[in-house]
Amino acid sequence: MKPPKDFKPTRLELELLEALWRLGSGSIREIQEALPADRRPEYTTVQTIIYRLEEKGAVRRAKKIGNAHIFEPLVSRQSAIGSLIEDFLGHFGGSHEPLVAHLVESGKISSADLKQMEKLLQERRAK
Amino acid sequence: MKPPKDFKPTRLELELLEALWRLGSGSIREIQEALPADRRPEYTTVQTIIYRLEEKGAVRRAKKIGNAHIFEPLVSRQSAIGSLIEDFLGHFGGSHEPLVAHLVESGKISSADLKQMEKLLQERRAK
DNA sequence: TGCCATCTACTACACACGTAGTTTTTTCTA
DNA sequence: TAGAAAAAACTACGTGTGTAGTAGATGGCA
Repeated sequence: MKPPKDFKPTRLELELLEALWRLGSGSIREIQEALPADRRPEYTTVQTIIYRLEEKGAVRRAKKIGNAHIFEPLVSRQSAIGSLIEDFLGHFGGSHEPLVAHLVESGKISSADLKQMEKLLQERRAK
Repeated sequence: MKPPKDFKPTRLELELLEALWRLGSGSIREIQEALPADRRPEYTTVQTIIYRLEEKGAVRRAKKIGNAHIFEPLVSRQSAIGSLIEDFLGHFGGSHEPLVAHLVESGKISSADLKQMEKLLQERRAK
């Protein structure tokens, strides 16, 4: 499977990828154990999802240690999360307006956040 | 079915609800025809989804005109979209940081937007 | 008043996802 | 070197979602 440019992980896929991004690379067992204890699926569940991620081109078998395959991500956190956000924005016709409106309305965004964003924006512009 | 406090529509459900919110209320046929022509499902597909929305307590039959049921929404756009956003934020442990970072990084948010948000924030604080 | 259009109610089905069990292979160790 | 431990590979299955077909009821009009 070829690496998709805009891979959009599902909930569980994202959790496993998060673990894998943290680890850099790892076996099924290592990935499973890197998950937060309160929602850690069975070994074979992790295995199934990793296999599916492989099918989808989001991870690959980097090497083999003992009899265990070591997997590594083929998509970056940046890009995966970006895809998720883009897709989510699609719900609103690609407009970010309802989203930011909600963030402000619900008090999720503070004045300090806005300052920070302004700064990011300046940096970006400077590039 | 009781009206759920945090109803989280799926993609298609959201599209139908958008139509229904625009209409205020309407029959299956009216809802179907209110959809953008380029992705307008068959009559019975719309019907199925509306029935499911009814099951979920998101719409109800308001009255009957001729032999057609007239449906009306039981959830507001505000609340439904709010739920979606909250759920989405859950992907990142409830933090909005990756989200706003992406919005800024990808150039989705301009300086003018920030000004606007600042204003919203002031208004909100004033209340 | 009978027929045709329309609508309702019900059924169907494929696919994705979350979840995990079973069987087979491999490797380590006593 | 044989058995145990671990992993791989494969299979399974319930649920939600998108998609739509079909059969039966209803109501307006000729």
